[in-house]
Amino acid sequence: MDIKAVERKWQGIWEKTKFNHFDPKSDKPKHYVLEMFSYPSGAKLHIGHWYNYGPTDSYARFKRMQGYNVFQPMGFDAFGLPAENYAIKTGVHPKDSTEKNIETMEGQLRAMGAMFDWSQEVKTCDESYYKWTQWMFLQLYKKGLAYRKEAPVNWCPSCQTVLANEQVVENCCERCGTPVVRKNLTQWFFKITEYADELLSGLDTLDWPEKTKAMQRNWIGRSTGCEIEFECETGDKIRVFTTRCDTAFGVTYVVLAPEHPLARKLATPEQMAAVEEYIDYAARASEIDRLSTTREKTGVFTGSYAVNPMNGKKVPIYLADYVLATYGTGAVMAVPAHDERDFAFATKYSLPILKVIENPNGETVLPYTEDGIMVNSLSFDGLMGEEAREMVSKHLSKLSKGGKKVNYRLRDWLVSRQRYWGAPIPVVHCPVCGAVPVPEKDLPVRLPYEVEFKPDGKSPLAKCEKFMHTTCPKCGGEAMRDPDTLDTFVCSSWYYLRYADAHNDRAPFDRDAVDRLLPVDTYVGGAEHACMHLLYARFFTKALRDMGYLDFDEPFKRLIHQGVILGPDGNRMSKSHGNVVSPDDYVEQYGSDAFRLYLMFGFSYTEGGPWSDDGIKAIAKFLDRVEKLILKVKDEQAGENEPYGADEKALNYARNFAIQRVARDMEAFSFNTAVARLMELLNAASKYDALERKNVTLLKATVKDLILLLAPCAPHTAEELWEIWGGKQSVFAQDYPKEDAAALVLDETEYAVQVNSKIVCRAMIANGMTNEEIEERAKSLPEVQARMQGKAVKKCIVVPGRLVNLIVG
RNA sequence: GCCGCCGUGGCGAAAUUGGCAGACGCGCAGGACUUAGGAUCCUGUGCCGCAAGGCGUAUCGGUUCGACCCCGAUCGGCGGCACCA
Repeated sequence: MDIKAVERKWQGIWEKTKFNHFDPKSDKPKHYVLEMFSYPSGAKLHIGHWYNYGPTDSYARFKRMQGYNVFQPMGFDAFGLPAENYAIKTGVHPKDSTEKNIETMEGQLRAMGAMFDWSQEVKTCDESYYKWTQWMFLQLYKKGLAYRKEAPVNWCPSCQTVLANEQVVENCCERCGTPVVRKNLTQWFFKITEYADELLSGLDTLDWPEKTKAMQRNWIGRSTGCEIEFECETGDKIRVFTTRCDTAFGVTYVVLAPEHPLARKLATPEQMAAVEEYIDYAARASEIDRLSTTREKTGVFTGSYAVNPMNGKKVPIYLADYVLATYGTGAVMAVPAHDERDFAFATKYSLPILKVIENPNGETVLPYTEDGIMVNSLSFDGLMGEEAREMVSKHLSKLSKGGKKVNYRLRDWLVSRQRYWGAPIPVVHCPVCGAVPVPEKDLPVRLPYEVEFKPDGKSPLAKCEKFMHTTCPKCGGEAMRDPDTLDTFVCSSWYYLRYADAHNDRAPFDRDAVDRLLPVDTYVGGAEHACMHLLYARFFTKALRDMGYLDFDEPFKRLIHQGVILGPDGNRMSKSHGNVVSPDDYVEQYGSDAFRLYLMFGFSYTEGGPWSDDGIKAIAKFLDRVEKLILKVKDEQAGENEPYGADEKALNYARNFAIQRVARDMEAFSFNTAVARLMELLNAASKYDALERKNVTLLKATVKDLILLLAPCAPHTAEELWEIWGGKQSVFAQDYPKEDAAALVLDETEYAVQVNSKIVCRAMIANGMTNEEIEERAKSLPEVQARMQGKAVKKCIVVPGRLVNLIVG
């Protein structure tokens, strides 16, 4: 078979017949298969793309043959830093390089032969798309879910932009690895924290990898505890958050984060200089050595005191950078006897350590951080654990000095970026009216082409006079545009909705179209998005639901992460490792079907592993053998009185077993075993074909099923073989074979026979025997008798269809 | 430090979730057809042993008639979080 010609032929036919288009009029049940869209980088498709898209396309084709109306769109996540950085280096405009890259990748994706519905293609950098990204921003703003505030933000000095929390990995920029610094800036945020609880509880309903759900739970970080209000001599109130309010009587000082609004206010004149110095030190320290986890604790006394509402005791107020400004209230009560960090700090600064919890099971070694019995706690003495905390928080509510409180680790999503290649934030800053959203009718706010994007810490758009100067939509006076662009994760938070109605120019999508297609039934992509894209997209869905644009709660019902194909040396493929393997040569030599099939067969799909091409030849050989068998069998004529004996039963069993297992394995994304079952079926059919006298009708039926089962995994080859076979229409218009349960019931089954749990032999046992009959049959076997030597059977365990175990003694 | 996952032949991997460990394939060995084979087709292939047999799912222990699977400890690898009060 001239595989390249066959690929071209069928890709042409699929194109011409609009075979890949979703049919909105079909009455078949829909199935939305979505692969995460790609970033149009300069390089060609790499093995990662192939590994994501190839096998998943086979899944989509499988669902289609099963009778689903499958929708499998494709598009490009086209805004983003690499194009801009490339422009800075080479002077090629991001729009030009991106459009060129998209064109190249479209060609390559088409050549893969996946059934992407290109009629609904989405490119996030197109005006027709980012217009609606901006519209999303405006809806969130209207709903109070987008707001601007000054806050300490993560700044990447290399990328010259702020980053969301999710984009900071070990205090470094996720993209370039540069340590991030903290800056106080006024930026736009999305109030994702408002959905923290639902984002958490919704996970329980999802068919997602447990690991990913665990990561999201972790990231959201729900923590239940108690807020306690400490009143200062100045009248200021310090609220602290604690999960251990049962230790409240052990508070010997209170600590504020250096960035806490009261930090300076509470400094007494004598301490002012030291406090200023410390605040300055903390700001610098956070830039220098945030990486050190064993960093020694530092702090400074403010000179002020606050009153513990539980016992009226006055305790000193400190500043220390082991308290984070961004979590809880930015202030904690310090209980050095029962907290490691407070213990270290108190020891260093010679602060008192007061034991208020007793170990119920032995000696209480400080710091003792487990649950225990309250002591030195007035009327609360003797209480323990959850009950103790309940009583203390109730008491605080009664005093109006605090009470139960839930906190989250999740922060609001910072969406402003000081970069050029993104969707402009649709806001105008008016000296009179303040921040004013651009009216929807004026969208899109167009990204200007002529812009100087050399990074200097300011948004490139800020330097574009033509863009910046505008009039206030409210008062008509002179005003300036927001110079920032939106985080590209905003674009990718709703693309799966746009696919449903990609050409709509009146709305981001039509409600009916979305209702018809969503939620996504099967979503496949890399695990690296667990806490970014996948969390943001869920947030968008819930927010849009609450604004009345949708009525489902979760965008992605089922999620699969493909594994990572590593370089042959076991490291992640990268230019710097010099271990990048390109799919192109393999595709050229063996064809796209063989390459895809090898990816499916050679790896456990969700595991991935180091690349090796051992075995790719075996796949080519397998496809060859299939072809040979078909060519040989197709013209064979059925004779009269065709035999139907043991050989035929065996073949029919193999055929139906394959049908059953391939379907099961495809559904489970267990592609390697599905392909193994196809190989077994081929082996069985070939073996049967070699017989002298055969049942041609049965053989032909088996070979036909083999083509159909193979079709999703090797689409071009299967179409061609189907045509050679004499099949009508596309092979994908055929029904997926359904197994005949009767053929899977054998007359007898091989049992493992055990005596005292040790296998002594195997025996064919007729189906339908009772356990007693099986026991008798086992006892009669010579191997068994040799081991029993007249001893009695104390117990007999029969596992139907598997084994019989005689316990003797 | 905390959370999660993983550890199976020479190699990639399977195992209906407590029931014959190693399916399928690579590799290797032997054979057939061949002037030739790096094509194709048979046969064999977990380890030790000539064999009978014994040993085998990181290690040690436990539960069970029976454990790759469940429980406890240890070692090794990977991923996430990391002063979150």
